[in-house]
Amino acid sequence: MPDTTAAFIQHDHSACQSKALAYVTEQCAAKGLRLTEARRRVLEILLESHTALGAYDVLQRLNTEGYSAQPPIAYRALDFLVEHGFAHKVERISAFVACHFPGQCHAPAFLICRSCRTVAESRSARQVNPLQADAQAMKFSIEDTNVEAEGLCQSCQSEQGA
Amino acid sequence: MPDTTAAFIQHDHSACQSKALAYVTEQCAAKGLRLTEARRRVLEILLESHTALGAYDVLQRLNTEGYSAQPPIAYRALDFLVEHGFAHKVERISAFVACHFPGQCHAPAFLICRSCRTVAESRSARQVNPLQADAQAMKFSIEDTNVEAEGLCQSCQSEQGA
DNA sequence: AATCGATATGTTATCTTATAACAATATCGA
DNA sequence: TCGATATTGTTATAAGATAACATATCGATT
Repeated sequence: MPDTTAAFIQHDHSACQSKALAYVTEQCAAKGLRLTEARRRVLEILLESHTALGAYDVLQRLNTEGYSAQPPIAYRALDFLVEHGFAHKVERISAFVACHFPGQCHAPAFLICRSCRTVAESRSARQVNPLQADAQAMKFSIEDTNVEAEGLCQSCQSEQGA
Repeated sequence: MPDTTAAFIQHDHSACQSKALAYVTEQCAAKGLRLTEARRRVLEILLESHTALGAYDVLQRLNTEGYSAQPPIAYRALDFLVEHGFAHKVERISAFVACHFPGQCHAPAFLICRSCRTVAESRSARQVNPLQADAQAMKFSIEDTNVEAEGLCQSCQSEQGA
């Protein structure tokens, strides 16, 4: 599965984390964006796994770490990360994942397991926007795209699915 | 724009409506599905335009027609329509539109105007699922797909957009 | 170093979207 | 007509998201 993140297979996840965190840190420095405490913590929380987290999941994590926070704290940090392509919102499940192809993401595409909520980002699917042709024909200007497929990952199929 | 619904151009909308309603009626009869009063009314409301409606918009319409209803009434009818492919949920805006290619829809694709909320369903984009290859490679079984692009339609661009 | 504008955070309250739970009713085949 | 199944009615509440405004921080400029 060369064109997809390792979400559904065993891999060295600490490499995923450190690579993404380093990239974001570097990008923020380069572009004059402020990777504040709250934003960095939220990114780190998202990077802990390939599971999509709801805004309130993130919030709860912040709170259990002694960072007493209300919903806007989480949403603002998530909005920042999404706005700059460091994270994505998975619309179908109203949840967020860290971006695993930072810097290359224009139209992310996801495989979402409805059982374990693991989300794999597809590199190949992201290359082509299937709506582009129609959009041009009707002079519709696309600003943002989401391509999402929900189903069962191999491991959850084995367990008969949920 | 041959491969897209007429959502963003002038057209005989009453033909859209009657065609879709006739098709759904026929399909329900053929498959033994019950197109009850509530379900038919909700479909008719969605068919009135190519604008996506939230569940609570639909609910309000039902109520102004003297059909006193609570949220589950609207959600159940919408769920029925979506489940059988007679309507779609537009995830990005948590709203619903009637299907304009009934019977051919496996992976609908939408162009969503963020200003007027008009939604055009693309036929061509629907043919190919860009995630299929990756899904097969990692033995992920896709059950449902959504492809959505948000932006500005031509007419809202002219008005400088919102 | 003090000031100022811009950006980010803290906090309260509220809004929107969606569903759980259970009782009551309608439908359809045996 | 009975009984199983599907649908509706109703109340309550869960889950997701944002408006509004006060406070604090950052970073450039004097």
